Amino acid sequence: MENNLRKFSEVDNCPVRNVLDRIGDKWSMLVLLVLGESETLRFGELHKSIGTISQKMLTVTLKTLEADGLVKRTIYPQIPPRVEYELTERAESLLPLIHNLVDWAEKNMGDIKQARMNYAMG
Amino acid sequence: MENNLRKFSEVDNCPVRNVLDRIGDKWSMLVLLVLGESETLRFGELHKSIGTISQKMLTVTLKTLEADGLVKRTIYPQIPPRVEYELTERAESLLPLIHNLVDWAEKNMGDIKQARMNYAMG
DNA sequence: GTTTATTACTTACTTTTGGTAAGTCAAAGA
DNA sequence: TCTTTGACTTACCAAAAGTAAGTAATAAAC
Repeated sequence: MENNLRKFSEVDNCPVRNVLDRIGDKWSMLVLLVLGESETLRFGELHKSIGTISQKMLTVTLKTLEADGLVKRTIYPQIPPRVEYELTERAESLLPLIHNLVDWAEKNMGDIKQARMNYAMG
Repeated sequence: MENNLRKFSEVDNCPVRNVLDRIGDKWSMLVLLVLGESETLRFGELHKSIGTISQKMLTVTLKTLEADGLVKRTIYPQIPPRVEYELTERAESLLPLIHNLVDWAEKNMGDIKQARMNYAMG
């Protein structure tokens, strides 16, 4: 089987780095957030819902999340195919922490933008 | 002034994407975590402490964090130079959330590794 | 008095990661 | 027979990150 997943092997022994590589990549948290808002979503629905992700990256992000046991993939043998994605319990336990980050962000984004503007002015 | 910072302009209007781009990049959370463990750290100390980050990426990560008002940079006019970094209050308010992620990771890393092995076996 | 060490970076170059657009597969409907 | 549909691959290109060497300014060592 070819390996379409992200590489993490270098950091096997560092728990912090391990986690941050997993959920701190470009798309994983966003996919988890969106999946957390519905019972199940099909590939195309996820794609539309996120909007800015490419099909390719959605594929590899979902595969990685599935491999980590954070997403469950159910395939219905139809043509055209129907594949549904949903969060696992493990992911449900992670979701509140991500929501906390989002809340923090919403609270602080204004100030951060201001800080960034000031910084840019020199 | 040349722009050595990360680009975020495309996602100005999406708070979620906005945050995740900011702290969900490859190094920011790790730098915040390490800085959170000391009052202040010099560039070289940070570099040694993180170990796997390149000087270049440490530079741009620190600059971005500084621009966002998450890190304070103090330069002492000596030769060789002495530059100290420390968290701002805003970053201190974010730190617990990152620690929560780390705790979750430490709790779940074993299961995740197992899941990943099973997945790889097919 | 020329070399070396020190620290916080830059710069040029290479590798890795992510994005874009087109293609594939298999059946059903026009 | 040709098109449509959905979930992907694939080939190709752009952007981000890693590597290694260089820079600057001074003091200490030889």
